[in-house]
Amino acid sequence: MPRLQEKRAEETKAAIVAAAKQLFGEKGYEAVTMREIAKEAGCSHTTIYIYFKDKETLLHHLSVPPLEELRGRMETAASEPGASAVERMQKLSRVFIEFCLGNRGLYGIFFGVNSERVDTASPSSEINRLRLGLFNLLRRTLGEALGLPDGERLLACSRIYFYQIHGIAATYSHSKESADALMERLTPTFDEAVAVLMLGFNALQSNKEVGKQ
Amino acid sequence: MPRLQEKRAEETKAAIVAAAKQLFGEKGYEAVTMREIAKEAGCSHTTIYIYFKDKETLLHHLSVPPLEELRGRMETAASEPGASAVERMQKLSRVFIEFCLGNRGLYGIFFGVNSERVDTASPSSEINRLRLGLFNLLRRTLGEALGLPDGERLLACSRIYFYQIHGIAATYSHSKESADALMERLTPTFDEAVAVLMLGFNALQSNKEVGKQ
Amino acid sequence: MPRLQEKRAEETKAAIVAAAKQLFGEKGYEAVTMREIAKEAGCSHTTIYIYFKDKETLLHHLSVPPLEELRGRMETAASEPGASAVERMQKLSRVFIEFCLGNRGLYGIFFGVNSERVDTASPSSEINRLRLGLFNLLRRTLGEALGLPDGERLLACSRIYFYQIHGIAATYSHSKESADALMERLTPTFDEAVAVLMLGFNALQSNKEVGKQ
Amino acid sequence: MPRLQEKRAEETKAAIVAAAKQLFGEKGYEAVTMREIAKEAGCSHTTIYIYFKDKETLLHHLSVPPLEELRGRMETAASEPGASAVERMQKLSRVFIEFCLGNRGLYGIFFGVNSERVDTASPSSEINRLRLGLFNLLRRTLGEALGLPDGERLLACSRIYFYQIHGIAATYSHSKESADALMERLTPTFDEAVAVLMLGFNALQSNKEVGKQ
DNA sequence: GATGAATGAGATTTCATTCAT
DNA sequence: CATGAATGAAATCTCATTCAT
Repeated sequence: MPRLQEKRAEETKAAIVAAAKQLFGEKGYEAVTMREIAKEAGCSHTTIYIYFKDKETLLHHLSVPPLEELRGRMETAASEPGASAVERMQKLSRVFIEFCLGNRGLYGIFFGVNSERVDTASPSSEINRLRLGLFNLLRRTLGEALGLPDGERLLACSRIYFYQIHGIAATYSHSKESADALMERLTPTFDEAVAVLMLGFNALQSNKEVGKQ
Repeated sequence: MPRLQEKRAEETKAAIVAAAKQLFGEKGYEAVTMREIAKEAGCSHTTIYIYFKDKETLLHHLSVPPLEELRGRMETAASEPGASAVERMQKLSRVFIEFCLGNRGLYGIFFGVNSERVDTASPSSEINRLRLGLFNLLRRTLGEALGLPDGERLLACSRIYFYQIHGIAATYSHSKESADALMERLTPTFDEAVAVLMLGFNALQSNKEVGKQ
Repeated sequence: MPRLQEKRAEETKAAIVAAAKQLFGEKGYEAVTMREIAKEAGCSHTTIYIYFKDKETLLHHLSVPPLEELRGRMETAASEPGASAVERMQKLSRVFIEFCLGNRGLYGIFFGVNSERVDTASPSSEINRLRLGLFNLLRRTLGEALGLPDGERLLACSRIYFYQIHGIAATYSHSKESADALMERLTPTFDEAVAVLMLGFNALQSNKEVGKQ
Repeated sequence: MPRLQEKRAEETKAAIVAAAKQLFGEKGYEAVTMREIAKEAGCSHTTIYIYFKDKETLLHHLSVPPLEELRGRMETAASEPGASAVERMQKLSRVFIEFCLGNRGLYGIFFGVNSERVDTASPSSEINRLRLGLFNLLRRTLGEALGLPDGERLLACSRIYFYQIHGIAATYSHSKESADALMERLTPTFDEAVAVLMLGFNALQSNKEVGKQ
């Protein structure tokens, strides 16, 4: 019955991942040492190397599941039935923001705000693939919401939209308030931000069409 | 003649600050070593400790002048005569963004995107005062541009506006492209972002007024 | 049926020895890890410790059979019928050199070129006995070839002869070329080296005899 | 007066080099740690990194002066006036052997008996240049001694000659006896080895010439 | 005022080896 | 018999910082 050992191993690995996630999130990738992670995970620092080739690999293994979960939740939000375009975008944004605030420091790593070393070492790894996937989902959804076809126009709008939610996340990513507290306090503002953008996009559209005539 | 020495000292200090500013900006706070700064400044690394207690203190002394310069430039942009509301906001934003992209690594430190260590050490120091000043300037200018009085309404709009420009800065703050290249390539998008927001703010306003009637 | 287990055990042990031999030979003692050996042997690294107290013990158990095989081959070469004295010595040398080049890293260990740690641990163990045996075989053969009785004279000649072949082995023991390639390329030189020595020994002999007269 | 500091620095550097030379010689490159060297040199291990980029650089800086000294001594021996060909070669060999025995472990590193890592990392560094220079000196001297022109013939003889002295060095390179003791005890044998080779080379030459006729 | 010398603390990573199953 | 899990010791190297001049 090797099951018992297997279970122990998975527990240890999970403990390491959990510890690393928490610490990276709290203090940032570079500021956390392998020994700290090990102590938090309740094992020797060498044990980490059984499960992860090195610190960076640990970070990557750590990043993928949350990002995939985020994508799942964003897809759900994007395809919510019986919701207006604005509502869908608001839901999508809330999901994204909540995720970022719930993962704080990690967020900075995921979205390249931090740590050039990480980006340098894995220019086109799975994380980048996931990032791109999120952006595309966002663009697609926005295109539907605005009735815009793929193209430069939509790309520009998507960027602007992304700046907005990225800015929100960045703004609070180092706040001491909990994700929940922040969401409770600021969700109206976030929703309004989305509403403003959508109104602005539409208005711009109308202006241009008027200009054409 | 202590004047001569004083002058030399002042020069050395300035050289250190300049070197540190450049290097922190280029590579980020953690990635720069005291020896690098000293080499760039043309002095011994021990000399730095004559003027600054430690690396962190150096960083803080370093942050204030650029932020004050930024405020100056933003004030100029905000009070540009013969410019429409949107144009003024666009100019303001360009100034802010260009500053952030021109100072990269530093930007992250100024605006708390990075390195909680720094924040921890100076919870509400002069930097925070400056940050707040910038935000107020922005709010005032936006209030004038939108014809809105101080209050919750304007605060919310200001936040949304800040998210946007902060998001822009954050998005490109780790790009390999130079500030100039980025500005050249993306200024239209940035301007459009501002335009969209202004249109959105106004549209929202109209909606609400309509609702009131 | 403990036989079956015994056999399996024997096989595992043999696999370990074979793997260690190959890897030590290829990369040198220090550069090989227990895990590498285990992987090559197709077992867990802990299994090695069932059969061998530690890495060093493994090395020692490993050294004996090849050395005995070498002695066998050298004895065969030494007693080859219908060969001239020089030819016998050349064959003997080729056998020795080929063995050394075919075992590279191991050779250094066998003949104390490397790693005093090993020597320290077993100052006059079985390996030394074997080494001495080889040298005696060599001396005996050389004595016959030169028509010299045991004694200082023969001892000196044997040493000189040993230096030569040891020098050959040492020279190429870290070359990147394969044993086969080296043998093919350099056998003429090696043979000539032996021929030169034999000529020299004989000439020296003649000189001395002339001197005596 | 920075002279005092400068002197201290050179003393420290010299102490490091001396300690490293001794320890590398005694235990081999890989087996010696930077901390050991530092302790022996009477400084902190970080101090070493002030003077040498890394362990390998330390080794190289360490290797060059002895090798150059060796070349000098060999050149002197090679051009000794009023000495027969054999005597010159014997002197040359004694110089080489004495150097090797006096530098033991280091010898293995210089002549590639040890540590593939070292060779790999600096395939054509200054050390290799020096090695080649020694071999050429040896070949030239041997050519003069044998009256042989440059060419395959001389190259083969040089190789054989090199094997011999390399073999001598290798044989005793891990002996516990001091260089002096070994030289005293074995110089006659070493000289005889050279004499035998020279006799052999000449005899071979005669044989071939006879064969040609 | 300024500097070169020197250091201690600490980071990542590797490896031989033991323990529980 | 055999193994996966886990560890302690140790190695190289970096860096901010202090001390003596």
